[in-house]
Amino acid sequence: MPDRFAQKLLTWYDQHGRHDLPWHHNQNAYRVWVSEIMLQQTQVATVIPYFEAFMARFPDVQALASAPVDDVLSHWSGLGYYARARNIHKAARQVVEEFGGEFPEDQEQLESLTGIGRSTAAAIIAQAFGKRAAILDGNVKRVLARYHAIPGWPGQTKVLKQLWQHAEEHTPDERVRDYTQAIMDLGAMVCTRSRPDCQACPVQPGCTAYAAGETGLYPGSKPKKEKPEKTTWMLILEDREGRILLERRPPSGIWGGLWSLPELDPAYGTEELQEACQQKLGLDCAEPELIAGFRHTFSHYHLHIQPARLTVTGQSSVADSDNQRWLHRDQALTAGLPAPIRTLLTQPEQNALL
DNA sequence: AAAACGTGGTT
DNA sequence: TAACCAAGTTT
Repeated sequence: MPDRFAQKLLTWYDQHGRHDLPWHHNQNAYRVWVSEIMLQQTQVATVIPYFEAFMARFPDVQALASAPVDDVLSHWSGLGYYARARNIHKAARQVVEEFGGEFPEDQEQLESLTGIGRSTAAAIIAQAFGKRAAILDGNVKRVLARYHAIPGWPGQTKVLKQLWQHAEEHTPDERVRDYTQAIMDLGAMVCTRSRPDCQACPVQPGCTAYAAGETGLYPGSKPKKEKPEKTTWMLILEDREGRILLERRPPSGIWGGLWSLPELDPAYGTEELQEACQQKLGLDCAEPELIAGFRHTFSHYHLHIQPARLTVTGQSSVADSDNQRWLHRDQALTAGLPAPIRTLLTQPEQNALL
């Protein structure tokens, strides 16, 4: 029995879907891949300018593979989830070395590439190769959770398994490319998180949640947890030439691999800052000047950032290396900084804690 | 299995 | 103001 779900969706898509997003033009596996990675947990409007700039700088997988990772990171600066940038660079090299520069069309081989999971692999297969594969992103989860009234939070394995099951069932053999885009568009434009426009929905007649008047119950919400509060010193170390010291952050953890300001343990008191700079960095500094601290909220904790400005008085004993660089402000801003650090350096007053 | 991983928009 | 969360994957 043919699945009417897909047919109705496709008819709706022809009239109302989004047909000209940047990655729909000159569509190939590389462009689909880059867009899919950028779009992970990131809204379309946010991605568009990043996608355009990224494509201009890295037009194909060879260009990306042969670029320095710092170039990739700087193009990712402000997008968040920087593991994606490290992974996309690594995966580009995998494609060149293990697959001769051509993306494999096989789901399992695609998933062997760093940063490509089940849904992203399926998106590439469907969008770039036009072959049947089921995706399950946030939009599809919402549509299917409502259509089939699946209780529970999709983060639970049991719920996720059911959703994948339905995603597979609904995916048609024909027009997979359009279907994949259609179901995401439906979730983004009609079956929205709040106030879904059920009157405009092509699959409303079969929707279990709508029939019960309970679209608001699906998908189940994530259990909430307390966000821990953390604190750190952020040092704006300025030498006699007006340059600022940047440090590369560790490859894992928050802002992994990005350039940022040197941090110091919050256990140090204000009066111990000078000494700590001498001990940990070998830098002689004048009295620290505290500037407006602020709280930055991540998805899983709050971070109190307390910036301190210190002028380096002696000869700088820190030479440029792979992990430390002295840069003038303008250069520093092009280095690929985390968004809050960029704000701190450009408009420190904006963060002021009241 | 659950936590980690960012930022900006929406409510 | 702050919770909630978006074209998820990795550990």
